[in-house]
Amino acid sequence: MHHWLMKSEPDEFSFQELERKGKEPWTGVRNYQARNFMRSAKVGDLVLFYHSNCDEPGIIGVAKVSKEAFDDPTQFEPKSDYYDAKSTKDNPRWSCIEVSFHQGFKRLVSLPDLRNSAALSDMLILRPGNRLSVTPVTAAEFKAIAGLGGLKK
DNA sequence: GCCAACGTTGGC
DNA sequence: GCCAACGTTGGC
Repeated sequence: MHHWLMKSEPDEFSFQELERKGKEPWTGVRNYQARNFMRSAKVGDLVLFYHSNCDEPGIIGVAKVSKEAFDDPTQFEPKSDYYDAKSTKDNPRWSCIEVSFHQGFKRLVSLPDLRNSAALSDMLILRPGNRLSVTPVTAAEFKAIAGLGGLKK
């Protein structure tokens, strides 16, 4: 089992919205590295949900992979922001996964919290200039972050 | 709104 | 295949 971290701008799609809807297809990823990470995700993998580009950036809870990679339908929709004219149904470029709500944290694990934790010093998300919206997280990192956030039960 | 750090594109 | 120009991300 792998662990992941996925970023979302709460103005676009928040963790609260995921809780309300229950599940969501993670479409619109247009970065090859992030795509490849999604392609290696398995059903049941846990996902740290990170709110970016907002007042308080940080990890707000945990989602779960509920469908493995499939063709991202938005790449074929000319009206979509994520339309890719170079992608064909015979040879699609972009994949997405479906994620489901799992559990919220008792408290936000903020970006400063992450930076202050010695156990998290190697996290990809903390590296300068890292803009990947999907990154792998080690089991130890996941455990440390869940400890800081405190899972609701 | 600024800007650093990237990824992508396209001319050559 | 190089690399300059451009676009995007995301913290501050």
